[in-house]
Amino acid sequence: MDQRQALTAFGALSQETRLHIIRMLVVAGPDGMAAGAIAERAEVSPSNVSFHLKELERSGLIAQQRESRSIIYTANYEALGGLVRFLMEDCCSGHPEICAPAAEVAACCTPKMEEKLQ
Amino acid sequence: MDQRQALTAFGALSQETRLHIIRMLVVAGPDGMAAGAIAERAEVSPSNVSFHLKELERSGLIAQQRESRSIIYTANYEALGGLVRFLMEDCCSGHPEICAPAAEVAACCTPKMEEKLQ
DNA sequence: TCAATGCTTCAAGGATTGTTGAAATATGGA
DNA sequence: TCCATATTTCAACAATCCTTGAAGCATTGA
Repeated sequence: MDQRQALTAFGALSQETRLHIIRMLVVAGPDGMAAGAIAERAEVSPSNVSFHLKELERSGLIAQQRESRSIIYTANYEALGGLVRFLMEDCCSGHPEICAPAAEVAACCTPKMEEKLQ
Repeated sequence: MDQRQALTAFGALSQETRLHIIRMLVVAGPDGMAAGAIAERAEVSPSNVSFHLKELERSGLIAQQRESRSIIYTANYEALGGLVRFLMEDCCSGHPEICAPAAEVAACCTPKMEEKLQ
């Protein structure tokens, strides 16, 4: 993840509807969600959700694939991980004060680390 | 860090000049930098840097304090750490695929963790 | 082939954000 | 007090972003 990607990714996440969509897609996992289902759950119009989905796709944070009549969107975990990494490493220069809280979260959700930290 | 703060923080980081400023202030550390020095290093006009500094302050990512004729800006490490945490925990639901790369970075910059991971 | 479904694209307008240079404010020193 | 320095504020304008509804495209089933 280079700076240009990070800038557009931050821009993508700076909008309420889009942040909501990302959260839903992360939770939905690899199966993703159809555009219509996203619109319904986010309570926005089809054309509006389409606008935001395009923006999120342009930023690389999500991907789409057609499945019959539906278009399924999925979160790009790699890109999200890359953004976290950019924020910690490139933007924040790996400062311990900034990264320490991240370490706690990481420990809680990556099984191997949790073991080592016991 | 709640969602509202995170949204404005992402917005603050989605602009090239502001991202540049944050990086400089993180590196500068607790001493911070005067507005004029920031403008010079970022190669933007005083009034433009002032506009962006105000935006960054509004987002809580930096703080200001007057020092004689200068106004010194410093990075708010706590807010930056909070943002990393928000991105991993709230936005990404602590998904291991997303948080794993963050764990590596965290391990490199927090001495205690590095020990445990050897 | 026709109609229905699911979604996107487009154009228009409003809202927000970014840039610029001039004017205003605050501080410190002669 | 007067001037220089450091920075902000303001107004105007340009650029970008968001929302809306109508029209268009792709896919499926009758």
